[in-house]
Amino acid sequence: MPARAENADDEKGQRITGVDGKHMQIGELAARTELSLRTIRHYEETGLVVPSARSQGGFRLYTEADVARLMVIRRMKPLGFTLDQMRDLLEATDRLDAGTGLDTDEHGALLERVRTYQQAAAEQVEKLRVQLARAEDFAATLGARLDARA
Amino acid sequence: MPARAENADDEKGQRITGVDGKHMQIGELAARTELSLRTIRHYEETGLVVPSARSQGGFRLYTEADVARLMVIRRMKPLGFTLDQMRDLLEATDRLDAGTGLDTDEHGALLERVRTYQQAAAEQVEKLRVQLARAEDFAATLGARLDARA
DNA sequence: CAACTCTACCCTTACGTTAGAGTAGAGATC
DNA sequence: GATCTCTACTCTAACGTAAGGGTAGAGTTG
Repeated sequence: MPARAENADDEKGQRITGVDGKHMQIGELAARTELSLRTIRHYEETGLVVPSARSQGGFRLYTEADVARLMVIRRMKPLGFTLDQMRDLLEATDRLDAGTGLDTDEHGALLERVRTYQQAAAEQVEKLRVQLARAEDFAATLGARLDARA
Repeated sequence: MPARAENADDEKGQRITGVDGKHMQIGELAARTELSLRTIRHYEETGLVVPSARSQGGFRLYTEADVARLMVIRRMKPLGFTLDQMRDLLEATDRLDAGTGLDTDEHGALLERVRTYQQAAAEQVEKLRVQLARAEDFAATLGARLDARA
């Protein structure tokens, strides 16, 4: 499960391109978020994180905001949402945060949408607790059986 | 995510076949383990849990031991092992438990194999802890942002 | 030129989801 | 009591999905 299989860098010469101080290429984004290039591109395919620009040559260019967004997604992942759901939720919170010019109806609908996800998240946290408990139990059992044989 | 989509029973007439008091069919096994029929059959495809018998008509017949084995697998699942790895591990522990007639070499090899899995399990437990923490964090953040808007 | 990135495409895991056909067992009929 | 039939249950086979992994061949950037 290598996080960066494509760019075969191993402590060797890295470019460390600041590019232009405002944008970074996919490699740097991957390094910062600890996600693979493939994952980042896949997120784009599903519309989850679209690069804020492209170079003339077609390279994806990202900003700090993109880094932040990916970090949010990373925290969401364990909750078991699908990428589509995450996109949906992020869109909702984005628009709530922007907050400019949305009538009361829409505002309410957005809030409701987020609330639903929040509840699902809470449930999923419970499931994770159960899983962790099971896993600990299993690991302990396995360890005990090994010790029993010295 | 219905656990039993195939047999369209909903509080209605269930067969409750004891069959012969020793074996049960796949439906009962699924109910007891809370796994889907598809999952159980899939486990068989990968050689993880093979029914101890078949009826003349070809129905899978399981024993209590099979129930136990599936429960073990259920506890293993959160550890993120592949089905192949689980088969491997189960095979190793089974042979250690049987314990009859295996030379010292093989015994040692088996122990080593199990130890490796045990270590992987411990690592995975740590990852689960991290994930749980992240998930909790995210859920809390989401909740806070909702509260902020009353 | 070296390091990096691009698109396109096939591979993988762990099942879900039909589809179509056969089976188990219990009651109804002869 | 043998056959019929009905329903609940099960079978195999095969395609579909999500979330990426990995590769190839070509182009880009510093």
